[in-house]
Amino acid sequence: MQNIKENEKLSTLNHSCAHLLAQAVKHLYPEALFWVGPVVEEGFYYDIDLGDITLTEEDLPNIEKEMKKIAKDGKNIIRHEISKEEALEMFKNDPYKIDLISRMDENETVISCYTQGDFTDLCRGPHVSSTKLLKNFKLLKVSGAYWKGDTNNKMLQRIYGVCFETPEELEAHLKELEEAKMRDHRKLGKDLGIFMTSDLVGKGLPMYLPNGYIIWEELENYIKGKEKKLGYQHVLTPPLGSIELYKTSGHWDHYQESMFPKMEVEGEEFVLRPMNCPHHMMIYGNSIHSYRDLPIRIGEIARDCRYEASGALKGIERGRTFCQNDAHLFVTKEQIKSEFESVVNLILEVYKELNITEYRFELSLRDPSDKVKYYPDDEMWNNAENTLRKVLDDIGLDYVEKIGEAAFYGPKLDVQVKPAVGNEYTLSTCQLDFCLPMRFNLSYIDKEGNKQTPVVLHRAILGSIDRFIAYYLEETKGLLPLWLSPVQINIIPVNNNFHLEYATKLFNKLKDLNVRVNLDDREEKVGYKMRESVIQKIPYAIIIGNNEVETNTISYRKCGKEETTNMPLDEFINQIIDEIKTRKIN
RNA sequence: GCCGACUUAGCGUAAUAGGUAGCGCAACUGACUUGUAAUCAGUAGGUUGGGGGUUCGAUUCCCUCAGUCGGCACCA
Repeated sequence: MQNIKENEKLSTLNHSCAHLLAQAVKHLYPEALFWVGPVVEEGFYYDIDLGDITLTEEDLPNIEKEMKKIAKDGKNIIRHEISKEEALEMFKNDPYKIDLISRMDENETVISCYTQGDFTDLCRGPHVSSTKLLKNFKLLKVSGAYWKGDTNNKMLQRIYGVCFETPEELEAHLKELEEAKMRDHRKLGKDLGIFMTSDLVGKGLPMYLPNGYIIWEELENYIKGKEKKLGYQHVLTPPLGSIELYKTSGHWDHYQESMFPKMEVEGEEFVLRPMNCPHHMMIYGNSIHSYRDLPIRIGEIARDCRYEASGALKGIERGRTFCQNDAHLFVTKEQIKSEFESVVNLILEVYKELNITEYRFELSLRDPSDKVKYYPDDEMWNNAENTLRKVLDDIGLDYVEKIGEAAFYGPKLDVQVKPAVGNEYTLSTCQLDFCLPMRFNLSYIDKEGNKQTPVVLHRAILGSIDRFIAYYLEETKGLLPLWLSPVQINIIPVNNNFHLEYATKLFNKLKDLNVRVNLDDREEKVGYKMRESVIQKIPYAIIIGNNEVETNTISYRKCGKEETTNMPLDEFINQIIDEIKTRKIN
């Protein structure tokens, strides 16, 4: 998808289109007051205060019409510069502009405005030279948006749109948006029988259907296999714990608003766990450890429950329960670097094997001025942050630093990806933690026989299995690699009277080899069965007819491909067994 | 949670200026015996998301609850 913001030409065009939008809105709704109208990745928007008037999607065509009218008139867009005082005078009746102007940098003595016809807006620019260049645009959606992004503030109305230089580009873009909707994991999840939700069970509580659980199991085996090779030990812990546990960890103080409320049983208080760290801390603390034993790596596919705002729920990408591919690595200070590096390498390895190519690293640091959220120990924080930075620089990874995004207990490295529809999110994470081991009084005995506090690395490679399935479905458009496909092979006999016996033999052979195979023996035409095979995204459709029976061969067509391949039966079986075993990607 | 829209059969949808609902696919039955994205015919399937109100009459209008979707805010 075209990133409008990063394209200088399109960025200017879209920003000018935002002004055009504002002008049209002003014509239609003279009371309108304007906040800001920036360019974003997907185009532009403008935040508007319309008082008691509420816009809906039905109003957009009308606004578009007015925009076209103004553009057709083709007024030049003229820049002029004024002093701060003049600006304050000019916009004295507009509280939003006054707010913007008065918060401007001291050094900014000159303020620029852009005028097109009867409309002037405060703006840094740049803009295109004339409104007549704004032809190929579309208003996409309208929604509420808190003023300055603060929930305590008034909600303004935000209109989104996008603008291109040619009608072809606009059309192509709109088509792309449509296609993205088609590979939304919520649609694929329904169409392919992966998961369901039920009003009666409750929102944000997805249930995996047989097809979905196959993908789940395969992914779980895959990542656990990798972890075992790296010396991880897997455990199983309960999805709730006493409130004291979370008071000890600090989560109760720092994370309470994201937890389900506490419940009381026999005078004791419990909470559904939002994460697994405290349980794993207890497991580490269950025995005495020597420096020789470290690192100790405790892993679990662990179920968590978080109270997510209802508006944040999104299929299996974000629910109120999910299973983390979690692990806690207990290490000495000296081992931080190598162990962190090992985690980063595991992430890179997994992404490579699964052919995930669109992602970026974010190093989330604390905001030193936020004394409430972050554990107050400057030395510890500086230490931790510098350690991570150094490892990343040594490995040579590209990353951006984010101030104020760290967990309350330490800095973290996140891997960010973009879904088909919606905002970027974190897929994998690795977090450094000097804090929890202290709070739980964890220790190991060093060479000199002294007690030391270990350092903990929290890490999740597949993030949550749920979110990972969502992401991977969208990445692959539902056409998963063979090893992950719920049904791997679909056998289609041409005529049940003559070919069913041979087809059944093949079916049983593959079944015995633990291949997930389907035999479509319905009395239907081949074309009909082929269509269903493709719609269900089964990787291999096998046609068995006279030709195959006579020569002891099979003919297959891969899902999404046109050509048919004929080969000896045994050779085919070897080929697909190998493809599954090596987890070949498409 | 906030702003807005939406909710009709398993799925995708149509309709009514208020007079209790059509269609396609899937399902079922029968015929066809099939060579790579839909064979033909028939049958059945709906308290139009739940509750309440206005009305002689509500799927349509109003209120309310629930869910879904688009954003905002929040976030693995």
